[in-house]
Amino acid sequence: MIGMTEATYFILVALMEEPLHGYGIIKRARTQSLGEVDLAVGTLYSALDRLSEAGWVRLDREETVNGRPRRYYRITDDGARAVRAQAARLQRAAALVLRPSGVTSA
Amino acid sequence: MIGMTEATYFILVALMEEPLHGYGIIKRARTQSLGEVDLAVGTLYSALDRLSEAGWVRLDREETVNGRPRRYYRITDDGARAVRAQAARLQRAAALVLRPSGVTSA
DNA sequence: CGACTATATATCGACCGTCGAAGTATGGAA
DNA sequence: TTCCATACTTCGACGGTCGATATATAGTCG
Repeated sequence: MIGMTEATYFILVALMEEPLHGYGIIKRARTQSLGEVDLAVGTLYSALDRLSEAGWVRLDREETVNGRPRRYYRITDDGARAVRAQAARLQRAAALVLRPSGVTSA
Repeated sequence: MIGMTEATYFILVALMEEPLHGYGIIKRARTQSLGEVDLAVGTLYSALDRLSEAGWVRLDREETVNGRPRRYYRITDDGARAVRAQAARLQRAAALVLRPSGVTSA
């Protein structure tokens, strides 16, 4: 299986418009998926670590609000490329069912 | 995260045209995904067990070839419904990147 | 005023699904 | 005769998701 997980995909998609902090990513993913994707915090932060290591996301800036850190993440060019490639794969996968073309029963 | 895994999706898609046996599913998934999806045998058979239990797939018939069983699986109505719903989800997910509509930067 | 919810991050163990390998078996090609 | 394709079973390792727990503040509702 090539392709990234659904969680990874929605995290990257959430970051495409602008840099967001962790909780903001969770909310944006929820909205963009029409409520279908509800990222667990554990999933988010471990995914963010993996994505940072992979160079698909990087720390944009760090603010301090109420004495607590708020880390904003930004998608990188590599990340943007990866998410576009994944979107194309998803489209092709969906098309197999929604626009069947190679019908065998000639 | 709602949605099924990619492996599950491609197994169900492979079965949409006609019943297939395990190895046939692997080959069909490979072809339909243009070589991108290469199901591991371990993945396939455990997924088939799960899908049978869920009622999305059922044993169609069992042949004996060269003294070895060859089990053909058939997708059920529930399975077909599930795969159509998943295809719609994949399409929507892909559209977020390929046809962005809710652009914030007015 | 007290309970609850939303905002916000960190961490950890449990669990689920995927992967790859080993085992078993046959037929055909090199 | 060695190797590859076909074909199913099982099992351990690994990767990623989930939910809980901890911590902290501000706002809402009764």
